[in-house]
Amino acid sequence: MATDDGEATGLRERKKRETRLALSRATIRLCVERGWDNVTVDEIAAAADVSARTFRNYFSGKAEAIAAGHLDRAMRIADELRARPAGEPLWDAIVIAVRSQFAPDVPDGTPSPEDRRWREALLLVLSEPALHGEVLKANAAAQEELALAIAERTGLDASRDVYPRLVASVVGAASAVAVEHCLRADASMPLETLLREVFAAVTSGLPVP
Amino acid sequence: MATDDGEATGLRERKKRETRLALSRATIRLCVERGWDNVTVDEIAAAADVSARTFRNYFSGKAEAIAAGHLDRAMRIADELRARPAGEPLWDAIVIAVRSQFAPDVPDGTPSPEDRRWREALLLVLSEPALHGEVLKANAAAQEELALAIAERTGLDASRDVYPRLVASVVGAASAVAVEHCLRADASMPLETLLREVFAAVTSGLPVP
DNA sequence: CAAAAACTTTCCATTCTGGCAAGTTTGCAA
DNA sequence: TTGCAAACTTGCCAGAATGGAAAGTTTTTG
Repeated sequence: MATDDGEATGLRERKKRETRLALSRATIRLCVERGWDNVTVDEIAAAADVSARTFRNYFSGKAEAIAAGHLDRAMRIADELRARPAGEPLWDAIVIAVRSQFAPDVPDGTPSPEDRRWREALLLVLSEPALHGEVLKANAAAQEELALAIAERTGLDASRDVYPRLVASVVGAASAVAVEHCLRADASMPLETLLREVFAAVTSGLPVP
Repeated sequence: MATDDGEATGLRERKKRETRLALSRATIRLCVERGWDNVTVDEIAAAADVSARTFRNYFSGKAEAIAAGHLDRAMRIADELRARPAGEPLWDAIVIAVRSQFAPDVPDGTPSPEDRRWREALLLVLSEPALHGEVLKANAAAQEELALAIAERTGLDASRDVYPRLVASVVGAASAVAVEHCLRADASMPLETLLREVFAAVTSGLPVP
């Protein structure tokens, strides 16, 4: 009776997601405003109206809270790949799955507030080495998931064959390079285009230009 | 008169390197023996006969101390690439550079004690998520260096062109997959062979098998 | 509705972090 | 050789992080 779709299960689940989101956002906002090491866990917890202990029930630290959004996003790439039609060539499906999460098509030129926060968080990461490791860990986790999806699709055994993990890692590496290049450089090129370019290079064996 | 080669500069430098090595080794040994969270910085410092404060002058924490050896090794890949003859094709040079550090040719079947420690440390990392991030950071740092070396060799601008960073990232990703696969699996294949296989796949555009 | 399960909070003992200043060692040149 | 300066180590310490335990709340379930 209650469940309509696979999302909002119950009140409890919804509240947890909200708390998690509130904590993550508060962390990002405060760290952007005051700088990474001028923010304590207690302050973040206070800003989100929970106890400091609750913060630690959700995240292991500031870094994890900041990278949480990125982790979710990266994790969804595997879901997206699983949702692609079975007949579609693997690499086409992969490129579409990555773009769906990292360079979503916007109707008009409006980058959703969600996306703006993502950019904000990534810029914070680039400026703070202490955060780098956390994002790398998020990418690694997402790649693990992606490797499983690739294994399913190709009918390979993820624990025996290297191919799934190899492709997942390379996809993760290439995506990260494109995103970072886009954030660093003077945004001379839309992420959309850069992703296409990077994957074209990878699928053609990275020939020396 | 004193300096014979480019290594041992002075007494001071040598002592620092020794202290650093001693700390790193002590950390690995203790963590292997007692388990990651049954080891404190004070114990490590005591084991290396220095103060706890000195430990922190060298490393930001246990994780960094454990990953230090891996970082050095990965950093040397860029040096090795720079040392390859200029006429050699880029990918040949890269593969050789990687192998020189990750799968060194051993005269007889004797893996140097240095290599045994490397394996030991990596196994520790696989078993402890808290360490994963640190190794990923080490890889990222090494890739940055590798990207510069690739830029030099190809005559590209590392800050403008994506190619150097892209190749460095993919090389890092592929190497990591090979090494991990070798450590996880029942070592069904020597790292040597696995690296060759992985790079062959990458340079041919990762075709679906 | 009441028990059970899940989550939050308070309390607290350890450990981590990093700045500071005093004590040592090493490098260098007069 | 002597003495100074730079570099390194150490003890001290306060603020923050970490994570276990148990009591207090809220949601779920029978």
